[in-house]
Amino acid sequence: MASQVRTLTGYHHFKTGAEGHVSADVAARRGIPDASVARLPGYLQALTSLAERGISSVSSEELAAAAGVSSAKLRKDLSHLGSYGVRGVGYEVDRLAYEISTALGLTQDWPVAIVGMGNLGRALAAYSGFATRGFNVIALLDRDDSLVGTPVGDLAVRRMGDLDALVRDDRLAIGVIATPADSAQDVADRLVGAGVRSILNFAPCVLDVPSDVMVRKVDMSTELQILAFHEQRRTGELDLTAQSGVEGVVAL
Amino acid sequence: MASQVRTLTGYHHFKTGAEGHVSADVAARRGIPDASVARLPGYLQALTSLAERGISSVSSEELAAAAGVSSAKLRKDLSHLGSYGVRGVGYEVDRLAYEISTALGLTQDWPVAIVGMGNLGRALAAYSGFATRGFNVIALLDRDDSLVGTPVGDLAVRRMGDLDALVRDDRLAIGVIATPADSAQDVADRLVGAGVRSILNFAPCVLDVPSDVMVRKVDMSTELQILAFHEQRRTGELDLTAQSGVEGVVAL
DNA sequence: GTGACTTTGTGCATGGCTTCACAAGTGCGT
DNA sequence: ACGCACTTGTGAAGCCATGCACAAAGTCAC
Repeated sequence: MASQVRTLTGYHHFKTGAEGHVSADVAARRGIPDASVARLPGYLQALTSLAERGISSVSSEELAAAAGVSSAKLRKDLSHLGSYGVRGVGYEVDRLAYEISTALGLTQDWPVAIVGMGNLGRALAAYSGFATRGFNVIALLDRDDSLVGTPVGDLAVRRMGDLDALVRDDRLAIGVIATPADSAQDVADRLVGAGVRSILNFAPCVLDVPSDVMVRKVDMSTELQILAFHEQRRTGELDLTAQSGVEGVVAL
Repeated sequence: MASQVRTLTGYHHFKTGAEGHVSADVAARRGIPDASVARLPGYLQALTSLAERGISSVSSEELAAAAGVSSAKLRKDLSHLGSYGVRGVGYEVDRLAYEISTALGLTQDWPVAIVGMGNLGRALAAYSGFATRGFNVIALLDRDDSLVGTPVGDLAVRRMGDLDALVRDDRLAIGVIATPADSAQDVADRLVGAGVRSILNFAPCVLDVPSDVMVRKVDMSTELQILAFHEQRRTGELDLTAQSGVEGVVAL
């Protein structure tokens, strides 16, 4: 397993770094393309689903089908993590799931805080899929002090001022913004000020943050609009072909 | 502009179709890259925000900043819609918003049904951002017949069997799946069977649908995992440099 | 042990998206 | 009327990602 690059030159601390206990993946992990990283969670989901069904081994073809990608893409993505498959056989489900989890940093539980206890915030707080693996909602916050103390699930709403303590004492690293758009920037500023550098933004607006802070946006309106585009293009084309059918005859 | 393939062979109803009165945009619209389409909603949001602040004209630089993209990208994206800017001046906010709305097919209101009235489904049903523009939630459905009739917002929960009628009578075109993962595929099958060809999937699973059905997936776990990757890479790098420094000394 | 078969990992070609850089076009001051 | 300052729209170049095709590497049957 760990018998790969056991060079005893003593000068390998550059690229490979400390491979003794950090394993060589860290070096490899540096260069995973964003597009691949974005697909890894999907593979992990598929693998978990397979494991639940008692399947212990998959080929790239099968796993790719389960994750909704091409097998070539899957193999190339996995090759960035290392060489965890067996030629002629496939991948061991548990092993691969573990490796992807490690690559994604899910071996530890990340503390998450949700800000904004409106409809969406409460739904997110109650969402079990959140706590699946790797994440732990440790705090629910709201700007409105009249909500403070209200129990939501098994947590009580806390005030925004608690952010600093959460980052300091509980190693809070990820903030979820579930507020209306007009207070999202303010919340983001407070998160960043407290030291949070990863933000998941559900508010339909662009956040202005320092370059070392990562923001990912989830917006149902955007998604619906993209669907609308294709839906409209489809019906537009139907009209078009109907018309051009006639025109085609005329043209002849 | 539209003088490209004016072959008079009479067989041009394939690609160019009828360009006479459907306006050249339709022809142009066919070729908007997916990446551009995915950004158009963001531009529209930024424009709406600007309009609310009473701003009537923007440069590509300003709008790009508001939407969080580069100005070159913005201009190239907009160029796919047509030429709606004025050189030396910029874009008229209202006009550009209208053109993007048209391109996205938001001049009409798309009927939407939400399936699954758990925490998430109820939150989505209540989410005002849904109804902003272009979309109209016309039905809430749940597989569980004991929920049928329950009022959620200003709609009552209906049964899955109503799907056919919704597609037939109300031109339902877009379905939102807010069920747990294990019933999502079943719901998708029923949506497709009823004639829905655009699906927004909030369940953490891959849906198997015919190729002419478009599915977009929204998954908070996935997004969190991507954030975790970068968060871990960040701290991992810090550890690594610290360690390799020490090991360097030891190795020597 | 050998050969047939299966599947991974990857170099290479291809296509699409992004960035650059600039000509073309517009308004404004003089 | 003319030049200057500014901004759009777009060819061209570069870059990243995807798909292809196959050598490498393993299993299995005998």
